[in-house]
Amino acid sequence: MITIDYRSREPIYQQIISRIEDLAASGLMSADEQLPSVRSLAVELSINPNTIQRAYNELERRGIIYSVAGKGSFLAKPSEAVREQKQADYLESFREQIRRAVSLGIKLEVLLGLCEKYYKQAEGGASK
Amino acid sequence: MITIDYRSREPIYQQIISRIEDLAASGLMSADEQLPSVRSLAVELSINPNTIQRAYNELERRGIIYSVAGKGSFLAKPSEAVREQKQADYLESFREQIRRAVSLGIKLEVLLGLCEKYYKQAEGGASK
DNA sequence: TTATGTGTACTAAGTATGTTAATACAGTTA
DNA sequence: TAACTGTATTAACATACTTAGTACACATAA
Repeated sequence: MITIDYRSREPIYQQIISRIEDLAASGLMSADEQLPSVRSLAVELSINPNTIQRAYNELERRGIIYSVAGKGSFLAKPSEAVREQKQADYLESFREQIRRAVSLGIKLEVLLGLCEKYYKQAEGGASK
Repeated sequence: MITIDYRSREPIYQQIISRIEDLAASGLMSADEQLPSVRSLAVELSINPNTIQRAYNELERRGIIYSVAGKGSFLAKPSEAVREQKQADYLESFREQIRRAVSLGIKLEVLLGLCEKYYKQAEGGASK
């Protein structure tokens, strides 16, 4: 359900946050659905439970999930505010991405074409 | 000529490597053109000369630049292979970027519009 | 009740990496 | 000679991530 790139420079706990945020934003998981427990996910990913808890902690702070002692952690109702914030963050990073394309000498037409192509591919493959 | 994001998680020396690689790949700098000296760039960016040297060192190892003791560091002849590899890497990451836009519910039209807008901004702002 | 699984909290240590600081030496050029 | 260049080395510092170990409270099922 959640995969990690151990060689990545991005910290494990950050990767977990991103994965679960994406799961929430994409609608692949529904509200109140239960997430893997701190300990079980730690075993599954072969990492320390503290690292998982750090991720879950931050996710709860952001309102992405909610946790109940003794029961488990669950997906919160998707918040429009959260989604908008993520969109805004995304668009900001997109600007940087385009800047790099320019300095690599990639033509605008190529970029637009791939944009459309990849978009439609992802649209077809993804979804609820 | 080279800008750094000090808040980024990406190490400074890595950012410098990327910037200069991009400059080389884009053709904004020509072969044998002189780069800022280790010390001057350190002053300009307000960082330690060792950090610059680390970047230049790696760039030389990759064949992007060459250095001559007493004279300075210069751009190597652009390798078509390097440029193509960088473009390919970029386009691969672009696909992932678009995939994320979809799962965030950003419309294709918005993406295309920003693509064009940011592209032209970067094109105007960039240059030697 | 007991056992087991859940979240939560805390402290300490280990590890890796990036960065700075301070020197020193050698080549180039005006 | 003086003022630039690149290169090299060692030590210390700073930060962040991760692990280890322990403890406690709550929930649920046997």
